[in-house]
Amino acid sequence: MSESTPSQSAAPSPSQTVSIPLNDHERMEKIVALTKRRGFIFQSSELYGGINGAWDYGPVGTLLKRNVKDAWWRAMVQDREDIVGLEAAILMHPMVWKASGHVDGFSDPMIDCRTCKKRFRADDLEGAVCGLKPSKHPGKEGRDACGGDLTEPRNFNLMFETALGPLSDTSAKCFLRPETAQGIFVNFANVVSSTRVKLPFGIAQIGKSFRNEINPRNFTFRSREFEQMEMEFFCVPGTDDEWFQKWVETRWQWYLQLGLKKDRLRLRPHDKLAHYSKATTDIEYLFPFGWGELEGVANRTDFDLRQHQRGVRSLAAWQKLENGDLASLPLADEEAEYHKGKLSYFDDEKKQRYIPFVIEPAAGADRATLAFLCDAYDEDGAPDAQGKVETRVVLRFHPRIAPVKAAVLPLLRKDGHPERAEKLYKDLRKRWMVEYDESAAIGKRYRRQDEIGTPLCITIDHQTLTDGTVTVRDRDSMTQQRIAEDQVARYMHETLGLL
RNA sequence: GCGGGAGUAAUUCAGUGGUAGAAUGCCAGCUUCCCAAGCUGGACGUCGCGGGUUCAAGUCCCGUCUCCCGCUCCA
Repeated sequence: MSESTPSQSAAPSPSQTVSIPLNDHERMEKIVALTKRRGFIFQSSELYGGINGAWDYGPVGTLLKRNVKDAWWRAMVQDREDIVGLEAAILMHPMVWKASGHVDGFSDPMIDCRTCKKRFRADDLEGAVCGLKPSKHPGKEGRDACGGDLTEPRNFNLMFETALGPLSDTSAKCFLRPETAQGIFVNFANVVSSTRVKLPFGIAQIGKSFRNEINPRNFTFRSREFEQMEMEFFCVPGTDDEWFQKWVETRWQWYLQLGLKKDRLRLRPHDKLAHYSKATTDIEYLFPFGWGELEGVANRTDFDLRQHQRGVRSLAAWQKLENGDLASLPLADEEAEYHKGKLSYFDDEKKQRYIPFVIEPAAGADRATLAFLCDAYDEDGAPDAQGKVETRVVLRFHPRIAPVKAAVLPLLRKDGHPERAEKLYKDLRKRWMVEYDESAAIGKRYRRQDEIGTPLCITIDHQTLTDGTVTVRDRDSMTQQRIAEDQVARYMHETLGLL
């Protein structure tokens, strides 16, 4: 890199910038407004008044989310030799969800009380306690009834149903996947037989999932359509505890390395475990609206692979199912020799066949993207041309996830600056997402780039035309330095760590 | 699903039942040798949507949708 003397411009020094504290609610509203104003996130179908629990990513948000997913893929697949990728279909055989437990687990009818505002399971109304009168049972009639006004039982089925094929028919009912994980489990045998993977190894997948959330809330945090980054790590039974700890640590580090503030991250081990899980630890981020789960790391044991062996044995019964009611279908018992079944693994070293255990780090792509946005949002004071301190909005993204890596700006819109700048821009954009902007004053263009978190601004001025140097302005400190134009790519590579 | 608040330009917000407004942003041009400068011009609204009351509704009433907050829910 060519060293250069810092420019003697009017650029403020870092010590002049002071962060301005915001209360959480105000902060979240500003983030939501910024993401719309600058093209990160729009509400789905906004033109038609919006649709609950779905969001669209605009031009800048698409770049951000893509960078988040790329960073995950790079860390989980490209940089490792023990994990391979997969892209399973969203539509799967209905029996997948019977075997996984989703059909049964998601069909609990619920009853709300309009009087005491509590919610009860319909099948446990007798044992339930009224929210206002703890000695009484919810309801208007019967023994010890509290007199409350109850709603009819409602099914809270979290899976979206759809029909396979254009003709409506109960046997063609299928679901939009509520998690990508099952696509991995049902392809376990395919991956083992088509690649040279050996235990322990993982299968990673990024893709959309759908859940009929009862109450979408908190911007994109809880949506009905969302994207997951999931990996199922298959290991030898008995080594699962160790791998579980390793994955909690590995995934924790991933968020830190991409710049999330450590004091806004925490691990939360679960006390109450799901039926499939031996241990679960969530990685949570302190959003302006409170702590929220970014990722859950679970020890799923051998539950899923064993369940799918039972599922496959239940196919004949499914075909005879007349009402299409999967919940009423009993899943076939396990074979006595289940460990030698279809989804078992033959260990060449041990000369043994067994069902692997599975550690699952399951992250939300939209949640991670939102966390990076919230974490990056900052306001500081920057002096304007007259020296008066104005509020500056800046997204301090890690360069790896910043939507735009650099902006190329001609200082003036004449004297050959634009032509020279455009040449550099066209060169850089072959390698990175780079923007060109010649409109308005230079200060305004810097602030525009600050608002979408562009780490560097490269400015072409008169000196460029005489000695071939440009100024590089740093987003966070707003300081500038001069480097040779032909060293810009190298500079970006070295200072941003971009490849 | 319950309760509360809100919905007017891209954003933040004014708007007394009587012609739809401001600031910022955006676009074009001029100017400008580095931090939202200045000047000139411009585009942008079925006032979330649908009913009702009224001579007349952004404003009052009802319904609905969406967002935010608190509950609830989150195998």
